Amino acid sequence: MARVRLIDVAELAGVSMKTVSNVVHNYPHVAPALREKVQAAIDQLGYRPNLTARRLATGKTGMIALAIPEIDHPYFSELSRHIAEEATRRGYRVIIEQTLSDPVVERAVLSDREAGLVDGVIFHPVRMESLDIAKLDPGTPLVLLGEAAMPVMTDHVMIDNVSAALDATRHLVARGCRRIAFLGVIAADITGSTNQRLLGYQQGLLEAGVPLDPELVFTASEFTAEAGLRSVAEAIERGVRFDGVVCRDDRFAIGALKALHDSGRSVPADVSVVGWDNTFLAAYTSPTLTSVAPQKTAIAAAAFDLLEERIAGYRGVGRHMIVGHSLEVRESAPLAP
Amino acid sequence: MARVRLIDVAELAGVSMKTVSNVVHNYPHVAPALREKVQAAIDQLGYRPNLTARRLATGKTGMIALAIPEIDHPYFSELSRHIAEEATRRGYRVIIEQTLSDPVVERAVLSDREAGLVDGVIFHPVRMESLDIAKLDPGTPLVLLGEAAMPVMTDHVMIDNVSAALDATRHLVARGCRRIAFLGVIAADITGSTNQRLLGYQQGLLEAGVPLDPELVFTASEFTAEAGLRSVAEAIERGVRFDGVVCRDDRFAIGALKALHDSGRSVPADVSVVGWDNTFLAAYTSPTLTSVAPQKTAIAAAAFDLLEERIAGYRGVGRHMIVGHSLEVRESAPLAP
DNA sequence: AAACATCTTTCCAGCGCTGTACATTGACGG
DNA sequence: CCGTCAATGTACAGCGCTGGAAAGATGTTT
Repeated sequence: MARVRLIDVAELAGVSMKTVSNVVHNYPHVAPALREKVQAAIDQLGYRPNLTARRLATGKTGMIALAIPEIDHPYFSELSRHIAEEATRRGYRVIIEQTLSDPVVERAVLSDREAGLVDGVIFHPVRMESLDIAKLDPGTPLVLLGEAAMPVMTDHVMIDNVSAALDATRHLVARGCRRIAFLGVIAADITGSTNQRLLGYQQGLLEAGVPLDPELVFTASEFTAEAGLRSVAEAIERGVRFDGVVCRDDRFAIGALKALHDSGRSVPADVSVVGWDNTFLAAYTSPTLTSVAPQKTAIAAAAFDLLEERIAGYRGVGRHMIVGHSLEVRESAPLAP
Repeated sequence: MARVRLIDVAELAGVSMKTVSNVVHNYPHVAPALREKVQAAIDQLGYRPNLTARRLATGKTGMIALAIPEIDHPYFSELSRHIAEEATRRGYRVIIEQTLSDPVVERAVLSDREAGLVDGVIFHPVRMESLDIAKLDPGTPLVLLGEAAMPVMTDHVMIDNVSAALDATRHLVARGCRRIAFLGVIAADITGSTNQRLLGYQQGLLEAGVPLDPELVFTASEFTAEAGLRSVAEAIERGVRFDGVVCRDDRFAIGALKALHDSGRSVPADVSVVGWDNTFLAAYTSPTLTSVAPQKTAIAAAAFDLLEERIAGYRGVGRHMIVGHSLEVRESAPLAP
């Protein structure tokens, strides 16, 4: 069980360590005969390079950290998958840090007491603000996701939330909806994302000549389907009339569907519903859910593009990449007839 | 931006590297005055220990790998969360490996060409069999999850699938169901888990004196809600009568709910449905889903218990831990009146 | 055949940190 | 006042690997 080292292989093959290293790395200028002999020694001993030592010597870890609020939130688990696959494609391993949206943990992600663990960090902040991030930025290559924070010097990937919310609203308007609600403002804590989506929603209404009605902005107590359900149920109870809902995310939309169903309203006949994130949930609700679909694959690819440039040494000002989105139309708000 | 090293701190503080190291590690026997001086130097320079170097020196990585089929499958994303939290609690970081149920990738997880990356591996195999695993076991501490494989020498954590399936079936029997179907056999590929669940289902029927009817074992083409939907829809079309379904997992159950809804059947009035895994989906279907609930927290804790013993040097025969489960009763199969 | 170019292989100094062995100091009992 | 012991601090040899310089081997050109 004693670990086999490079030098053991070298001795068995009767060559220098470096030659063995060259074989392991497929360095081109190794004579075929030698290469074979060395390979035989490697196989015979079952040699595996020690990654830690390699890292210390090269200064590269081949790992990146992905810091997200919750690994089991459908949007983030799907995003993680894309990031993981892109990482594999590019030869990185991923270590996952769950922040639980806790500002303390988020801060720890950046100001971590250790270094040399990863080559870079992809971070989807929720609570930290631009200033915080700018202050703590430890110099490790960093790419931010989402809309919560976008410090000037840091790279950043997001979709155009305003225009996506506008698309969603237009879609409902085109279906003939005139009393369109927005579900997802969290009392006393409007995040950047929500704000932008709300903006797009309002633009959509203006554009359609529909007056804004504050009563139609439904606030929820927290980011859960349950809270979305309660919010919509209460609105119904208050007697608020509406024929469409743009939801801040799919979870809220699921809550909304349930509340509407419970109150005997039919979706989409009485009320059309649009979700956000196009998580796989959307395909399995009844009715299935029309949802704003960020291009997750593109987000992953863009994040890595930026990150790898940083890793390669880019030190300039932050680049802000806008990734595409679409509206995935399903039963809860089908195309206008 | 040049990295600050231990020796830089040592020079500034006018002490040896080792003393600085002792301060960093809170080694007790350091005179308070010195400790303060060193700490000041650390703060002044913004020193962060280089983890890679530390690892090379100590031989411990403080990381474990979690190898699962799909990170965005609800069961696995929830499990990952528990593993991640348990890891944090115990001072480990987690690197996630997605096998995509690909036998080649699964094999790579074990026979990985590199070493020294992690202290241990928690692995939920799908395709690899016990023999495979036994052969490839590289000596890295390893704990297996699930029922697919359980080589004699390897530690293993699972729930009692037979008894859980029995519980689910009994629950349906108690509701008065007599034509109970089982959904989730994958054609030409009965996995260990499915097999055990099927067994428990059959035991439940026997116990209730209900004859087994092969027609009631619904096979699906793959592990997706869509496939579950098709399987149930076809059964309905064929004229198969049934008043209960035990599903191999929540995804199939979601498909089943949809198929039943589409065919105009009411759940649970006409057909009762039980899912498996108790993923958060179960709480948001309509009707909500009764589901077998493995104790995921306990699984994570048990896996780490075993793994840490292995890491600490245990070399004995494999321990096989059975973790508890329960039946989370919701609307799709409420308690018998 | 000398001079040079090109390909192979070896040598060895680190990468940054920790464990071990050893040196120093001061306190204290006899 | 010295020897002893415990508490502190230091020196330095690795951990296993890679990069770059330099040496050696082979082939080419004139």
